[in-house]
Amino acid sequence: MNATLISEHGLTLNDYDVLVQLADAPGRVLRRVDLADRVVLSASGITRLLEGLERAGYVCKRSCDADARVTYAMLTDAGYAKLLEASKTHHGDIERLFTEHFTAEELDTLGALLNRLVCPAARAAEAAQADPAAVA
Amino acid sequence: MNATLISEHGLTLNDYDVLVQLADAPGRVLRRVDLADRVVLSASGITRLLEGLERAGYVCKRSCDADARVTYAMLTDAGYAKLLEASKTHHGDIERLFTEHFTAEELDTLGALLNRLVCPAARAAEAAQADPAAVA
DNA sequence: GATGTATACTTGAGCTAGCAACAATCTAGC
DNA sequence: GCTAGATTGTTGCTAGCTCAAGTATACATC
Repeated sequence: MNATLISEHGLTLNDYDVLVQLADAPGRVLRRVDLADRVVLSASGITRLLEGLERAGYVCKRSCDADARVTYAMLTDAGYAKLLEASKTHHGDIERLFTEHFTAEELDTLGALLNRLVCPAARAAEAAQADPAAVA
Repeated sequence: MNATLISEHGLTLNDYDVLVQLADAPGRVLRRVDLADRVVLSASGITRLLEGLERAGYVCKRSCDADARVTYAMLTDAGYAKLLEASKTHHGDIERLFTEHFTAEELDTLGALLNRLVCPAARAAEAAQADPAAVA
């Protein structure tokens, strides 16, 4: 997938992920720390990744009035357009990979199980969904 | 896990994986290409990874009489000992991660589903196991 | 047996990431 | 207000990986 994104859109999977996170964020703006957290990258990793996206014009910096330490990363219109363009390819890739190997039901199971590794609270949520009455 | 292995044994996860592959191989010997294939690394990646393991004395080179192009990577006794030592830590890590989040039954499900992504033939094998009579 | 192609491996260059160290700023407690 | 410690972000250094190119060898075909 990384290779596809690079060859067809000049974006790494991490670049793409950053664009997605920004597009989903209110005002298309996130603090660099939070962004690093969401794409599972170190602080320096984000600095350098954003360097590239800023050079390409997909993201720009915004300072924070309330806290002079923080710099926001903001998705530009060009960045949003790029994301839309790249997402077509990428969603196709994902769809193909998964529908090729799993039924819809299996995908649900797989999603629920794997989600626990990412978010420990997921297990309780699953249980609640399966049997709402069991939640105290 | 990578961090744990590095700090406690001075091995990366890839180093560890290479030792495991060699330990499992007949005669504890594998061609470099096959090794690269199994640990999902490029040819040059294996060359450089093995460089380190050879320097540490965990692996050594063996030439091939039948084909002068190939070089075998062979696990040394020191390498095997190192693997045993590191595996205790690593198995503990894995056990903890998974038993913490999944029941035995869930682990079976998860294993079967994920295996399909690695090995497309796995689906048929699953079906055969579930209903041996269905296999023509 | 000469030539062309495929395979095995190494080397050089470049990229991405992390860690450690650093500067700037904020916050809490006195 | 001042100090100590926490937080945010950048920069230098290094490790690990890939790609592209190069060498050596094997195999197939004429």
